[in-house]
Amino acid sequence: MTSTLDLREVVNQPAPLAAPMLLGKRLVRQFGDRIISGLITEVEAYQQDDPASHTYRGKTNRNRAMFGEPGHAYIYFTYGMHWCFNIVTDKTGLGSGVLVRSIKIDVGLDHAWQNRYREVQPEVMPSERCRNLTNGPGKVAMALGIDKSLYGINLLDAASQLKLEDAEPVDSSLITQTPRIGLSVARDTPWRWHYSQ
DNA sequence: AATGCGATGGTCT
DNA sequence: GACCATCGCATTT
Repeated sequence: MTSTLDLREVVNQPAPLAAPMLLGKRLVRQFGDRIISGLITEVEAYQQDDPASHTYRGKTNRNRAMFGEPGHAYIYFTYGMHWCFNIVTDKTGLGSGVLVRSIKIDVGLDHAWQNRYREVQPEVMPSERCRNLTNGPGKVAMALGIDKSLYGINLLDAASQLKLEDAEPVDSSLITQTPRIGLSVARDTPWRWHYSQ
């Protein structure tokens, strides 16, 4: 299943359709002349009629970006210390989005390492630290320096400091679909997709 | 490798 | 005042 849709068409889909199509896409973070990028390897879908979604009880100041234009960023703060990054999807006003849970860094590993571990990347990288670099939503945000300052940013604008880009087609045989992580409701809805490249 | 738990603060009831 | 779309570390297998 090689997606022939471009990114603009992908994010116009309802979250459960858009989510698996976002696997393998490139997330690019620009800091002046420095770049960190990674390929999306794990996502979850949320939409308004879904009890697990932040938009389930309607629009608030916190979730307003999720009711905004598709292709923009919904970023929230949780557990008193972590930022999580979502790609707003579906038609404007519907409260739908895709949580990016993990990425594989392909550019700027040294910079991502510094952001994540507050230390210079060692010559010999401990394998556990490599595995734990960006394999969770809070870790992705930390490695890419994503916080409130990027709330609502247009991810489809080439000039943005955080943006999405097309990348190589994915091998659909490596995608697995499961229930979402860490929920107290809608625990059986299988709206998590993992790409084990 | 798996499990348990504390940290920590914004958001909503 | 309760609840988190989490993480890292300690403890146990």
